[in-house]
Amino acid sequence: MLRLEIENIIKSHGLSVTKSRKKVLKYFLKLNKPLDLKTIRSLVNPIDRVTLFRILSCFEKKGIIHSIRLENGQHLYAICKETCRDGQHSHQHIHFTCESCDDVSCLSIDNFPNLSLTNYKFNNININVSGVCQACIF
Amino acid sequence: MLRLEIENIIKSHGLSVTKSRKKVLKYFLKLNKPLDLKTIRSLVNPIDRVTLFRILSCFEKKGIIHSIRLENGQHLYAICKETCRDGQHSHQHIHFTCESCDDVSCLSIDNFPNLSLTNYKFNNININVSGVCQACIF
DNA sequence: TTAAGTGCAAAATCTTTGCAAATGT
DNA sequence: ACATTTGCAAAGATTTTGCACTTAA
Repeated sequence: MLRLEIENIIKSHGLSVTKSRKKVLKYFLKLNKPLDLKTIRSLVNPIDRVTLFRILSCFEKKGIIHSIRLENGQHLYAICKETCRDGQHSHQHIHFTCESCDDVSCLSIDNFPNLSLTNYKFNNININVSGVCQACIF
Repeated sequence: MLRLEIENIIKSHGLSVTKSRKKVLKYFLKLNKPLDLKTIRSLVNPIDRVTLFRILSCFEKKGIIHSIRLENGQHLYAICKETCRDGQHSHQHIHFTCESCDDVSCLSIDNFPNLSLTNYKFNNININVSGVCQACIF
């Protein structure tokens, strides 16, 4: 029941359920991988560019999706798996870019590091890794 | 001998030494912290905006500086401490944003993680942390 | 001298704002 | 019915491109 799940996610984050929002969220759930604006646009066509910006920034603020900013300037969005509180994201996964196929994915790793430094308080840790993915390694 | 160090860095990365490049690099060495475009522009005034873009992207490609892209969209540049090969950056430090004073810095940490995942090859690990810095923690 | 770097104008993108019309509750 | 969301037009901001002029080696 994808439809119900979609509506539930939107509602449970305190947002009203609209056609556009459902459409956008549907693709995040369906594809379950980080998407850039161009890709999202082509999928949800013909939602207005500005509306899409607003939906994404609203989803992000509410903790439904999170932004991924890669060192090369790419800006992607991915669905939050953990329960991200309103405006406060916390992910125990890394963002991985394959240097061979350029695919970007959110990966769970067992040994997610617990960093620390004297006299500093670390709240949020965001890790971007590049390398070679499963599919390309052979 | 800052002047000599500057020229040496530029030369040793295979670039010709120009007034503008020296000026830009000078501030990176002097301030020794991540700088955004606006700050750099105001420091190196009156270097043309486009020229500055080209200098920065050239420095980055050659491994003199690296880009820091924060989750909030901020784009900063910082000098590379380690020897970054041409086009291939590798840093054993984290990028830290203080949630209280908004300062961004490159921090060395002892326990820099050695991540791995079966069937993946991890080449480059980039870590952005937000929290409270030394100065604001008290 | 000549290959590389700079400045300017202008294009291409990306992101935000204001407001009237449409939609959700 | 009322508050929220959407689409459109237009402004701002950021980044890139082309080309003539200048500078470093």
